Amino acid sequence: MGRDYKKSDTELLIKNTARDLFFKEGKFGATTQEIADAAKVNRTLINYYFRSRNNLFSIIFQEAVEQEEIFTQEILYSDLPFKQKIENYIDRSFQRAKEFPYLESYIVSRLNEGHLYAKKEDWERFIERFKTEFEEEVRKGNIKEMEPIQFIVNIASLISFPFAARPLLQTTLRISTEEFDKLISQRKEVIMKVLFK
Amino acid sequence: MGRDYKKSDTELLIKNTARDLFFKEGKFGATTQEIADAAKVNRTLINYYFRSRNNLFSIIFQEAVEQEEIFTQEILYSDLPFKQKIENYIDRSFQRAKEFPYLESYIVSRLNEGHLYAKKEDWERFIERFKTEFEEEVRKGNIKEMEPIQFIVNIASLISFPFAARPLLQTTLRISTEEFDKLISQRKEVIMKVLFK
DNA sequence: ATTGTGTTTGACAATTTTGTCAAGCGCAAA
DNA sequence: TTTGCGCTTGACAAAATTGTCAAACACAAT
Repeated sequence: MGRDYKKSDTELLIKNTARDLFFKEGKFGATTQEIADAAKVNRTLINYYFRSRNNLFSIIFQEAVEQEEIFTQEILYSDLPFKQKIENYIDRSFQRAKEFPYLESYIVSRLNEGHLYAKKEDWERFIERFKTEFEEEVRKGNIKEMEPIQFIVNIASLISFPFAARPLLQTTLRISTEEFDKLISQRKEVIMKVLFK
Repeated sequence: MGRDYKKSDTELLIKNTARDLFFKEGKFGATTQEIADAAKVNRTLINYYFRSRNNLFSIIFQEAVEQEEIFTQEILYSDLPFKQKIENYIDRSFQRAKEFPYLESYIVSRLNEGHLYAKKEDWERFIERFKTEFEEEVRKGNIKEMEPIQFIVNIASLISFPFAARPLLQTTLRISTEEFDKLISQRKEVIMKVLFK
C-alpha cells in the first residue's frame, strides 16, 4: 500500500520458509527444490522472485544479521544500569535462540563465504558508548580488569557457543535434549556469575 | 611393515589434503574434483580408497574428534594441579586452532548431520574424575559455585567460540587480522581470569 | 469485453557432481 | 620372464541441481 510495495504473499512465503528451513531445522544445504516443496510452491518462483538461489541466501542472511544488530543497539542505548543491559541481552539472545535454534551456527558457518555489514559510524558510536560504560563498571570494581573487547568476546562466547555447538555439546557431554534444555535454563545465572565479580 | 598395513602414500595424501582443505582453508563444500586437484591425483582414486565422498568426510571427521578426545584425556589424567591442567588445555587448544583455523567451525557445523562417538565407560570415568577435582577447587574457594558441567561449557565456549566464529567476530568487531591475532594471544590470560576467582 | 500486468506453470537445457567400469601400468614374488 | 596384485587412469552413465523461457492464468483497470 504505502507506495508500490506489496511484496506478494508468495515472495514472503518463500523467504520465510527458507529461513525456517535454515534457522529452525538446520537444513543449511537445502536445495531450491526442497525449499519450494516446503513452501508448497513451484520451484521456478524462487528464481522469479529472487533471481538466484544465492541471492535468496544473501537476503535471508543479511536480514538476520541486521535483526541482530538492531537488538543489540536497542539494548545498549536503553536507559538502564550496565548489568541490567547485559541481563537483557542474555534474555534476548536466548529468546531468539529458542525460536531459531540453528541461527548461530548458520551465521558462524556461512560467514566463511565472506560478507560485510554495519555502517562504520554506527559501530564506532556503539563501541565508544560500550567502552565508557564498561570502564565505569571496572572502576566500581564490579568487573575484573580487561580490554573491553575481550569482555565482548566473553559475552558472545558464553551466550552463543552452547547454541551454535549444541549438537557437539550434547554428544560429547552425553546429555539428553531435556538435560540440555535444563542446562540452558540455568545458564543465564552462570554467565552473569562469570562475567561479574 | 608392522603387519599388513602400509596405507598407500596416495591414500594418506588424499586424506591429508582433504583435511587441510576443510580445516586449514575452510573449504567445507569441496567437491571430490577439488580435493583430487589439490592433491594432484586422479579423482577416481578418492572412490578407490574411500568408496564415497561421504565416507571420506566421515573418516576425517571421526579422526578429528578422536584426536580431540585424546588431547583432553591426556591432560585430565596428567599429574598436575587443576589450574595447571586448565592452562594446559587452553594452550593445547590454541595450538591446535592455530594449525587448523577452521577445525572448530567445521566440527560445529558438520555435527548437525548426526554423529556419535566416545565409549560410554571412558566418558563416565572422565566426568567423574573431573567432578572430583572441580569440586575440590570450589571448596578451596578458587572457583565460584556452579554445576561442573556448566564450568565445562564455559571453558569450551571461551576457548572455541572465537575460533569457530572468527570471521563473524572480525567483521562485527571490525578488527584486522593482526588485531584479532593479538586479541587471541591475550586471550589465555583473560580466560583464566574469568574461570577462576 | 478487452487490455495489461503481475503471477504461476511445465518443459527444457546446461552444468555439476558423483560413482562405476574395464583396461592399463608398475613392480615384487615366484 | 611370467604371474599376480595393488595402484592408476580415462571414459562413461546416472543423478542432481540450477537457471531460462514461452505460454497460460488471474484479475483489476479501462
